[in-house]
Amino acid sequence: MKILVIEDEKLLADSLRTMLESKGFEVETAYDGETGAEFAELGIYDLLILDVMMPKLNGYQLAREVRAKRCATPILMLTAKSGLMDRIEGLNAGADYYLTKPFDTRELMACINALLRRQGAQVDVLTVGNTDLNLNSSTLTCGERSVRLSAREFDVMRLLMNAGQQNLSKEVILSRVWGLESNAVENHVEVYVGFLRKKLRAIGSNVAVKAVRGLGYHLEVEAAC
Amino acid sequence: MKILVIEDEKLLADSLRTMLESKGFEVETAYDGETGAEFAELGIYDLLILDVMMPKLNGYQLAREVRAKRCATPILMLTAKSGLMDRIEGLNAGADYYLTKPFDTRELMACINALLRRQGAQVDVLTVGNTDLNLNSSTLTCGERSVRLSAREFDVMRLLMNAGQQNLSKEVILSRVWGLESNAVENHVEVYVGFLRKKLRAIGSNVAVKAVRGLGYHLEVEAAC
DNA sequence: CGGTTTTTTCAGCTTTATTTCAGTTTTGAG
DNA sequence: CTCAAAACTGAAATAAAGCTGAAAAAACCG
Repeated sequence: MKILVIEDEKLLADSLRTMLESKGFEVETAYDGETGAEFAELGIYDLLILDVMMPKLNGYQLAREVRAKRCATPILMLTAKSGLMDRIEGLNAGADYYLTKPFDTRELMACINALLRRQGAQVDVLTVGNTDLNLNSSTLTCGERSVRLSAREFDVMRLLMNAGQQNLSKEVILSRVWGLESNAVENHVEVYVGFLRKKLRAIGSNVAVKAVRGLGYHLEVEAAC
Repeated sequence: MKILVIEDEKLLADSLRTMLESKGFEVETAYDGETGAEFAELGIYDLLILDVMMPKLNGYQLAREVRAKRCATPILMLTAKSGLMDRIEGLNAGADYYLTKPFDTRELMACINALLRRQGAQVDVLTVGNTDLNLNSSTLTCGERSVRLSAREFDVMRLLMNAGQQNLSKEVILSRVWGLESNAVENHVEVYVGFLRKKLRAIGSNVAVKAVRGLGYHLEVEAAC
């Protein structure tokens, strides 16, 4: 689970980082709004934690910008402002939760869990069409027939199943499966999509990985004949 | 959008109902926890609004039970208890948001919108006349008929739809779609306007791309005959 | 170590999008 | 009304995106 913390008070940002890392999250930090927005818009994080008062771009603006870019990452706004109108402003700007500083660590963790839970964190079977992906055994099942997925195949498939109708660009898939640092190229995604299609076919699934030229991939359930 | 309100104070429940209905939601109410759980587990609601203090089954228990039944409907907890531990308990029980009574109507609406926004694979669309442009799938839709746009077609169409009645010169379109650096020429715009017109016609849209000699293009909705 | 599976690489192929171009039509100033 | 500029169009050429099979490289595992 990747979390991006956008907070200009370095002290708080770093203590947040430490705390979250101790809970097993992967954390990145940005110390001003503009940088934060840039990272956030990559769409590779599972959660954004966002201060409202920041230099360059404040939290409200940042949330709006991120949402305008069609990035749906959950946003937890974290701020000293506690007025009613601030909360409303925050939520309307696209935040998913509003927490007032100073906050209690346990409450923060509860919020984070609530937000991630909604992301579909601890489900163990994903279903699309007539096909199940078992998250524990990395197995794709359709009726009686099953097939195991390799680690990469599994990552790509899970991403696609979670995305619903939304298109995932090869870039996004690359960054989320292979990581930003990796030198993987877009053909990797194409090859793995090929692998998945073959396996889906093999078990007689009615789910197809659809390519949309220039936009990316999404799953489609084929109509019965 | 269907909302289930579970609240034992009839007065509050009914005023909530009225308020939500006035905003266009379909609302059902349950006046105790057990009944509420029964309804909630149907999984047919887009949102549960839940009081904590209730006879038979309190809000925390209810939330846990609903979640245990693998029902993922978003839960907004609404309650007079405002202590830190109450909030944590609520979130950990499976709530998605915690709002303290008395609450402001605008804040409640902001929360509801935030929760539904996340829930709804509600796609973003631009609408002009009888025609929608789906920003996720780059699809132009008019009634039943749909057609996919290529990347460039989409860029041009979005630009036009955002511009309203304002004319966009070919130069402006070129620079915003093809970029300043590119060596695209004005005929490109003409060709793409041609593509768009053909597709608009194909789906029976009442939107036309109007050329204004020397000034550029804008959209116009044709009057019904 | 040797065999097996997974991942990466690559080149050629297919499909679709974009660009180019030449010729036609429309428009409005003079 | 005339004519040149502006706008439109269909077809062909080119470029880009996506697919695939085979093979090399790497990781895994007894």
